[in-house]
Amino acid sequence: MATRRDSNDRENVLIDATLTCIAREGISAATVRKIADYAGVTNGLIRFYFKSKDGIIQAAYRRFLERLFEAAHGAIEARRELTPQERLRHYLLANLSPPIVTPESVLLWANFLPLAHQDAAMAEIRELWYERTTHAFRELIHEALRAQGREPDEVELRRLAVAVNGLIDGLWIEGALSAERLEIRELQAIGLDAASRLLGLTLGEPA
Amino acid sequence: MATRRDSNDRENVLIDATLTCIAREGISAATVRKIADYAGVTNGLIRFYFKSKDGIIQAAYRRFLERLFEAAHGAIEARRELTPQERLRHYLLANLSPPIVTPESVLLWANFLPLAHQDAAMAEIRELWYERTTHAFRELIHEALRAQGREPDEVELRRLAVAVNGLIDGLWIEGALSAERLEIRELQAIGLDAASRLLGLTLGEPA
DNA sequence: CTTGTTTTTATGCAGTTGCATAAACTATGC
DNA sequence: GCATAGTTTATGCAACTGCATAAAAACAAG
Repeated sequence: MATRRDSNDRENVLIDATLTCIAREGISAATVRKIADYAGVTNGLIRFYFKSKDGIIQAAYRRFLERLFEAAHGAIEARRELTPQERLRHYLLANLSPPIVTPESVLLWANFLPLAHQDAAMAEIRELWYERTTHAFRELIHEALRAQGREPDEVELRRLAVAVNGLIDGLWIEGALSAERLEIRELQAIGLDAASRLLGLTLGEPA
Repeated sequence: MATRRDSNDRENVLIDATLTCIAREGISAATVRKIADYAGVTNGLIRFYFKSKDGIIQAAYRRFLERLFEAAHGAIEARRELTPQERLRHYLLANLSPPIVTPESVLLWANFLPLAHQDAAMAEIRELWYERTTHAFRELIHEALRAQGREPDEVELRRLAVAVNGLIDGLWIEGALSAERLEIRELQAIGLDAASRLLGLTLGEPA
């Protein structure tokens, strides 16, 4: 029998087990019994900490998006000494590095996406983090351009943000799914160079 | 009782039912009984046309990738009158139009992706079409640059292909999942403009 | 140690799953 | 028309699903 633990800890273990299970075996295989196995616990325990299976899936989705977001923002937050251009550069690099660029993260994203399209609660979670991410991209690009004396109008800024966001997302997937064919360093070089051309900036090369 | 039909026709109906079912309700809900419902037949029939459930899922994956590929290539094949640059332009536009840019296609892609990562047979199917797609991108870019008197070395060409491929994939997902926020026409304008900047070409605007 | 509360397991249930089999039906050649 | 081969359905089964409940175990306070 699993030794008794702090509630919060148990909850985290169960959420992590859910994410591991989904990443490894897919959402179809993520049953309450299998999630409990991954956590080293019996299946009834999940219902003690979560209202239903949907509950733990939603919690796992929240945790997953939160981690993606923090992995990107950890690279620039509390670093006020960076120039706007450097901030953008660091942000792009973080989005083209592990733990964001890993098969696990792309697989989790792909597994959750259909749920977020059918289930209202999942859609709401998705919406929240989508807003935050696109807003962050927009602001970083805006500041970087402004620092160069360029003040893009709203339409132009929106277009640039969509293009750079799309580019990074596409490279993220490409890099994560074909790690053998594409080194992280080269992925970053391609991403920085492409973003530089799209924005008319010089973002340099990976360190 | 469903009236008797030509074998090939029945098979197509079952495959289409599978794709519709997965796109609408997700891979987890795609049981043999539900697929049979979508096709308007009883569940036993699936086992008559396919060895197992995996069999019909694989056939559906093949059909799906085949359609994506043909939707893109239909725009340029048997059109030898186009210049290399126009061919690239048409190819990019097709990749940023329905039926490629639709929620259904992105959802199908997301639902199949985890399977292609676990199951060897599914991985093989994915590999085949991945090769074809990336090769096509490479060739189109290569020809377009050559027509401008530029002969990129292998590394440069590879990098450009990865960047443009990533860009288009990212815009594909972005456009399909937020159709309310992003008109197809604007998506195409963003894509053509971004590809132009990445390649140093002038690909124009959507018609 | 005993009492009481919180956490964990054990067990069971109704519904669903993929798959197998035999029966019923439909078309076609003679 | 009628026998034969090719399709489709009907039915059943063992395994698994999410969820409910009660019993058991772990812990904290006295």
